[in-house]
Amino acid sequence: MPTNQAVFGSNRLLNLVTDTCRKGFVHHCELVSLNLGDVLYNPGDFIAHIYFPVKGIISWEKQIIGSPYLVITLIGNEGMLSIGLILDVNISPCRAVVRKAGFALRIPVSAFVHQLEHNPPLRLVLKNYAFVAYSQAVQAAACNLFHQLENRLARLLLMFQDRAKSDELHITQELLAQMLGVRRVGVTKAAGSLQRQNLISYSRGNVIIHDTNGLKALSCVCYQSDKLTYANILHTQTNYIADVLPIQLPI
Amino acid sequence: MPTNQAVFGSNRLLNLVTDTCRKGFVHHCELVSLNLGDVLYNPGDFIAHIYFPVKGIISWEKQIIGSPYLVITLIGNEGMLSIGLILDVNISPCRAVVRKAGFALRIPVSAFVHQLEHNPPLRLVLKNYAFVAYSQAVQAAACNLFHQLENRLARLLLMFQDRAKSDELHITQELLAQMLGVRRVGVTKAAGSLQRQNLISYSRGNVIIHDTNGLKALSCVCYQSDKLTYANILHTQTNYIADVLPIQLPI
DNA sequence: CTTGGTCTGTTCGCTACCGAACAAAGTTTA
DNA sequence: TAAACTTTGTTCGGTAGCGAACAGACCAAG
Repeated sequence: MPTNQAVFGSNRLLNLVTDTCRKGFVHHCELVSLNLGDVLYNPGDFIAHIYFPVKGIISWEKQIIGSPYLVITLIGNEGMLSIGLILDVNISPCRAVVRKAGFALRIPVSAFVHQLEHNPPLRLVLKNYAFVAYSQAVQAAACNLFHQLENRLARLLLMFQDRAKSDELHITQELLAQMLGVRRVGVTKAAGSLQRQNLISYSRGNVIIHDTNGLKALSCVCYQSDKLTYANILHTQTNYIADVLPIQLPI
Repeated sequence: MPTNQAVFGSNRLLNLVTDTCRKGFVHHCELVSLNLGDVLYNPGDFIAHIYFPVKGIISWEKQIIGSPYLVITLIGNEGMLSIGLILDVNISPCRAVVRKAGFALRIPVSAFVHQLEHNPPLRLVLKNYAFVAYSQAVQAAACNLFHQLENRLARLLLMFQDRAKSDELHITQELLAQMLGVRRVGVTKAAGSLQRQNLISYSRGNVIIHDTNGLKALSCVCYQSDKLTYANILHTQTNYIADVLPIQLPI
């Protein structure tokens, strides 16, 4: 397990504020490991801790009665969870499950709320991130209605790739099906199609992405759209902060 | 056109704060009419005004490239739009179209931001409302994937009924189809089914709801779910405010 | 090596919705 | 009254994904 110091600056949201701001915040955080399958929140849970992943992937899943869970988004070190507290609500609307092991900076709600109040640059970043999360939920609503499984699968794989920072994903078709809200058979067909197009290959829970650009071309526009939203909103923000507090920009 | 005074207290969100808080806020508002078909925002627009409907219905619609617009939610006097500014983002992610004429209290962004900063009880309510909007977008994402047209139509009609405060809705099947993101033929079939079950009747753009409870039974759980979310989050909130600032609760 | 478990492939009939096209009924305008 | 338009009804073939069931391939443990 790395130290707080070692992961300092490994979460892209926290990176958007000055070293000083970030230092004050991270001081209240504890570094915890994210183990595959860990459930960080269940729907309706009162939230005790806020997580800023530095490595690993968490899926953010909605369940409606009578239907299986469905992934709304994946969260890696570009994000945090959950946004509720930013809006003064300490109930989780979704389930959060670790889908790739890693680490996260974890802060208790009380300290988080205090930081929100006394750390304006961080508050700004997090509010903006909450907006991004909202936009992506709206995007998902339309995507789920209009786009076909093969394209949605391509999108999901790309989202995994981005957050895993690797072309090799450890994930079965069964799990992909659950996340996409479809049957495993559907994923077998779609994944078979992707493989025949030489975009990916897979066997027994190991997916290898061979042609990222090909996947992008096949994925629905929602993939690029979500990335653009993130970049636009949080980059604009970075510039804004730069005006107020002269900081060196992160990578 | 009624006066500011006459509609004072006609928006349920503004009603959640004390008379004093509300008065200070409404003082900066202008009462504007919402005419059928008016487009208040287009996606990507910079936001100049924030709206608090007191009468009428606005649809909040997402478009993704290559697909038609799709309604994410309807907004009446229980809500406001858009939530972006609450998160310090003044870009609209969606289109907002007046679907039933009425009135709204409109406030310029500058005044709104100032109020947010200096009116903590209102800020709290609006942040909570933003959370509700987020939860409902997440709900819509799952609903659009899992639920069938007939159930989604029933839900949409109930949402109209609630906000119109009337059993008679002026809306064609063509428009319903656009809002649901399906073909008009699909709505004809679904609406025909509802009519055969004596839940509604309609002719040439006039829908009459005969059996609200029947519609509720047929609508997907998302209808009740959304209402519960709204009630829980904003009611909890009301109590919370009551602890801080002793106020008389609204209806 | 065998057994049992996990993962992937395939098939069957079925349903919801699609796109396109046209018909019929009601409403407004001339 | 006739013509133009809007709204609703119906039909056609096609497709994406459903539920259920089973077969084969691969892996790990005994």
